[in-house]
Amino acid sequence: MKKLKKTNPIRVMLVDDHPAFRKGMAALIESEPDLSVVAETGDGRDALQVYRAKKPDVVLMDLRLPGLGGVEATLAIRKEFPDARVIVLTTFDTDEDIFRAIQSGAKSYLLKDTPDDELATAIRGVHAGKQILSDKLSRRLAERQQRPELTQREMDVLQMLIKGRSNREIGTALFLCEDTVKAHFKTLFAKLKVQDRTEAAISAIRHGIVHLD
Amino acid sequence: MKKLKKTNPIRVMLVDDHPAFRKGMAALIESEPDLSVVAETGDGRDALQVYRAKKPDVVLMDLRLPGLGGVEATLAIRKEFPDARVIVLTTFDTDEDIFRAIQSGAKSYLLKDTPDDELATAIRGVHAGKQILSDKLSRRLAERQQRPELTQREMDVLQMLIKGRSNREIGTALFLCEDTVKAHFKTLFAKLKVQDRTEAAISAIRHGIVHLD
DNA sequence: GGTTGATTTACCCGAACGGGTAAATGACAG
DNA sequence: CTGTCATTTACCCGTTCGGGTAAATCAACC
Repeated sequence: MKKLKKTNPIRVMLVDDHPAFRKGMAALIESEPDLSVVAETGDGRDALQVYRAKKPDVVLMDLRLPGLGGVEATLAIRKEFPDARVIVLTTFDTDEDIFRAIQSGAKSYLLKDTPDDELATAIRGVHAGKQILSDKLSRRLAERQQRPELTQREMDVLQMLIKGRSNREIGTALFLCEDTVKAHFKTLFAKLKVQDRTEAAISAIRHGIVHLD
Repeated sequence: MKKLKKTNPIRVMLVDDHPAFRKGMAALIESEPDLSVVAETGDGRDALQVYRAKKPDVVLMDLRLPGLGGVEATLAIRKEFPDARVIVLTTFDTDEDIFRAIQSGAKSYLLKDTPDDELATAIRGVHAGKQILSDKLSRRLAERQQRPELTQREMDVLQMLIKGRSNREIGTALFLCEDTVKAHFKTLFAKLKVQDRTEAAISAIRHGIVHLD
């Protein structure tokens, strides 16, 4: 691959809401002879149109975007272009973020402080059709997979818990009796392997099951 | 200020562990005729030495750094150079981060997605000796100021709470009887304006009083 | 020397919580 | 049609928690 000079550079698209980051990343990519930036956008809503117009080989996608989140933007692109190769490149790394990104079809998930050479390697690998995940992330994905699925109702009570509501209040809010709420918490505690509601709240926040925003 | 072409550019130093970001930021700064990047480092431990060597007019400092955090690096620089003008430029913005940054002597606190022109304005303003804080941040700082001070013991029990410990367990861990722990929680609940331990935990996390890491 | 505030412990009481057990309903898959 | 699973409600019981009240110690500040 390194023998090819300018024969057929890999055409990269950047989606990140931070201009300075895009500029720096573009410079890094252009410094590789076989990589080239052909498109940029800072808005998730524009990502699909830009993709349509430029048909890049690889997309570098941030997760936190104005308009449309990176996951949604990735889904939109891959719905129309199932072969699209998207690398998620972000600062955050809750289990849930990683999981949703990979679910949405991203081929790789890198943190923004990834060394330049690793990034270039990832771009080349993804372009070649590989799925590039660090050992650490693979491990966490595996953990996340084996994390027991929570039912809708369990998610509901968890959300209310994060708002600091009592069992009674949760019942009122969800049109349930208190006993039902307690029943859901019982299964929830077992699934999360915790003893009480406070641990459950912390565990849920830590694992990105719920968001504080 | 804009009339001066290259007479006396403001000499800027970048401290950020992400090369791509440094590169992009450097390009942005150099695109302003009256601004110039004279130093860069990605490690908080090197920041002071680099500062000593280059004596920049303004430092752009990230908070999350390997080696030494941005706050500590800022403190170190300002201990030796009390007139150092530091702008904290970061992705995160918990109340506690902002507060500690300003306490450490930073003249401004900007998020990395701040528009380019605002950033340039901030650099010029800070160089001129001003303290540049957005309305939003000023408001949050004010809120943080009026937030009741927590005592050491209250911080201790809060830390244990985040670990999911019961009153009894906290007592054992801190060599206190359960009643004492309860007493601390009572004042803690009052100060945080919450009803129970779960709310307290969430509030503490949300306000950055404690960290999950 | 008095006052203020942090820290510690104690007791009581009612409310909330966690665990065990049981059972009915409805949906969906095999 | 039958088994599985989500969802709902119920009751009991012991523990934990939150609130009220009180008080002793100690350090710091005036």
